[in-house]
Amino acid sequence: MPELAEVELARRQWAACHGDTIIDLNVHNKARIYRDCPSAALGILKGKILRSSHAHGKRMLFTFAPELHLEVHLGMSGKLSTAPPNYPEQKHDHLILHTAKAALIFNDYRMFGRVMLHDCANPWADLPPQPQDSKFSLIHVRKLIKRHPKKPLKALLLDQNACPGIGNWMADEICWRLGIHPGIATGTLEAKKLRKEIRFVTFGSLKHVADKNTKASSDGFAPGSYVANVPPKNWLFQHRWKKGGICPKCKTALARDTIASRTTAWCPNCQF
DNA sequence: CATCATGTTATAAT
DNA sequence: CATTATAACATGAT
Repeated sequence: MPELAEVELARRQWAACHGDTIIDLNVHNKARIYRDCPSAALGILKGKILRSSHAHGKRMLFTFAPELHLEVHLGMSGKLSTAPPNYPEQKHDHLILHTAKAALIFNDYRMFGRVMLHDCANPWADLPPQPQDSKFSLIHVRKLIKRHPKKPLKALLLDQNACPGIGNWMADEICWRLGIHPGIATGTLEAKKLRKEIRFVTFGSLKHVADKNTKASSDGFAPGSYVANVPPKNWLFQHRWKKGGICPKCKTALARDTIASRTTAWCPNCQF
């Protein structure tokens, strides 16, 4: 379920243990999440300190040394959480890092997620700019439009090389705010408007979903207790999956169809 | 039992 | 070569 704001939230779960030593780890070595990385290699993390972490699009990077990083992608159903040290392993927990004060858990029942180890200084040196970065400039968006003229708008928004971190619900939200049908060819778009709404939804999603969401701890266990919020009622998000969902702007019944091979919701009155 | 799920990628087709 | 389209991946909820 993760798009950029949910990924940022997931990163913070584990980030609560920055500065702590990994004293042990559980690795479910046959799980598909290790397809890009021999699971035995993760043993190198034992005794290392989790120094810092970063997110880029839907990826997370947990740094243990200048040239040792664990990259995590949540796929469709991956989740990061923390629990007390005596946490009993649950079904579909594929990786658990133990510190003295917490267990850091990666659970993923569909196993579209993945982990990788990097032994270089900057494994993310060549990633494209994220919508929230200053490098996501008008010139950059013009280039994207020029490079993908025939691609449907929805497919461009879902392309992680073009719009890292945007997923199905954010893409629908952006099309809706643009007042443009998600199947329209990218080549017909105005770069300035497109960039504006991509950034509005990106910053809004970070603000509404990932801000002010620390769960009060009642049992004395604090690490990583973040809960996801949802965007406000005047966002399409609140209506797009509901049966009989309506456009929050004009109250027209929403349309739904498969576009760019994903289920897509839009307002037939506001978007064309 | 059939359908669908907030994702990516290898491979095919233009 | 560059861009675009689609099937496949694995499990659970409805």
